[in-house]
Amino acid sequence: MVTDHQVPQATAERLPLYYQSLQHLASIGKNRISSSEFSKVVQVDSTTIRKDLSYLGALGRKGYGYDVGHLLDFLRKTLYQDELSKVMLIGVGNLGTALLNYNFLKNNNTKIVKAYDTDRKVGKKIAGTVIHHFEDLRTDDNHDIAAAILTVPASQAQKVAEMVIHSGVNGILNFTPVRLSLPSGIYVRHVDMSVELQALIYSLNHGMEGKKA
Amino acid sequence: MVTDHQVPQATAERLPLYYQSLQHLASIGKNRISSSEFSKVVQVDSTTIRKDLSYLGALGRKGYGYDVGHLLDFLRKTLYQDELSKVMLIGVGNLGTALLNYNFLKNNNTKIVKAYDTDRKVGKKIAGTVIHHFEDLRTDDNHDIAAAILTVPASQAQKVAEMVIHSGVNGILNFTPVRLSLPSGIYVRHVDMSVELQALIYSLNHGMEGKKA
DNA sequence: TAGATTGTTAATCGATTAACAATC
DNA sequence: TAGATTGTTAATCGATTAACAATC
Repeated sequence: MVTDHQVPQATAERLPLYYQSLQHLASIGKNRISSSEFSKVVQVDSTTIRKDLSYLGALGRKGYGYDVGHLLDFLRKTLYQDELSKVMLIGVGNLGTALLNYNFLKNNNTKIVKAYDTDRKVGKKIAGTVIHHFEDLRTDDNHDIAAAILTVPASQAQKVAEMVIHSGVNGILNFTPVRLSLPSGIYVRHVDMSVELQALIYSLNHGMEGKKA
Repeated sequence: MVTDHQVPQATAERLPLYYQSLQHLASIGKNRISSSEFSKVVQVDSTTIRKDLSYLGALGRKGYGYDVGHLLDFLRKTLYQDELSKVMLIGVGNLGTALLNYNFLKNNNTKIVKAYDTDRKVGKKIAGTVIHHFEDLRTDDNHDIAAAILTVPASQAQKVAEMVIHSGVNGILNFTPVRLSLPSGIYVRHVDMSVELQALIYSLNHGMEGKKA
């Protein structure tokens, strides 16, 4: 599994965006695109796009551009979209419930196969996903699950994250404001909506024009 | 309002994190902290922290560290936390509803004062927020609103974003997968949960160890 | 004073962008 | 062939980090 160590972090983070945008382009019948045309769609400089794709191989044709179908196939494999990725969700509050209902499957070949929470909700189903008890995390084996979405209260975040790792999961999409301290080899991505909103308001007030993804 | 043009983008994006973490530290009675101690909490290199803060002024004391209360006061002003920032939300689906219920006020001095959607939900209240009709965006004056949270279907995103701008709002927190094309001077932040999840899974599969905020 | 820790300078690193030869 | 557009090299830019003098 350990490969592609030459793909820079910044490039790796743009690949899903490219993939989704190409899916859209394919769906509207586009089967050929140049880097400069694609640049307008994804709002990434065309040179950056060409460089990003060149890390993966020579995917285009000089004087022609890129074949949408071919590029899509390639990225699908690169991004493991052929295999279904199983995901679980911890903390079925407002945000957790929304994410359960949110259609992750639409663009990702991803499914939330189980959720965990305490008492009240245990045993229920939300959007087809069974809710297990928190404490089961101590004994459950979740090695088949690629990532956990963490939507618990901040005070629980570190403790629960450790339980998640313990059960065999190596990736966490962390929606809590807490910076998790976890062993290396565990990959964490942090989505903090309060911070996003504050950063946005700060930027507006300080008159930084222009946009930022 | 246009000031601080010397604060780098990367620094500006970390300030909300510092602010929230300091709030937590203050709440547990900490009133003094060194950059290296703070580094452990926020998971940002201590040199980076010192450099970030130095852009704002000489906020620490050599040989002593930083006074938590003082730093918090300073950041509160810098981040405009004294004034309430009004926010609106467009698209009251699963995600939109969750965000309405989500407690943005807890750490941010921010309030979702109105929401927009179509037919069915118009006139109702969710978490105390009245839902207006989409079409009202054409005539409403929203100059008093700092930012709009965009949680509409992808197909509507560009059109609705233009209506939002037209009504007087200059900032958008965009939860749709669409890259918006908007006039300069408008600030957009993009939160794409599918992309986050895909990027996480990609990283796991490609064995990039280590963590990434 | 001795120890701690800032604020800042200089070095490094990584990412973006400009330019262009290669070539379809 | 002439025009278009890639893939890549070299230049630039911005952010991070190491090192340390200043100083509390």
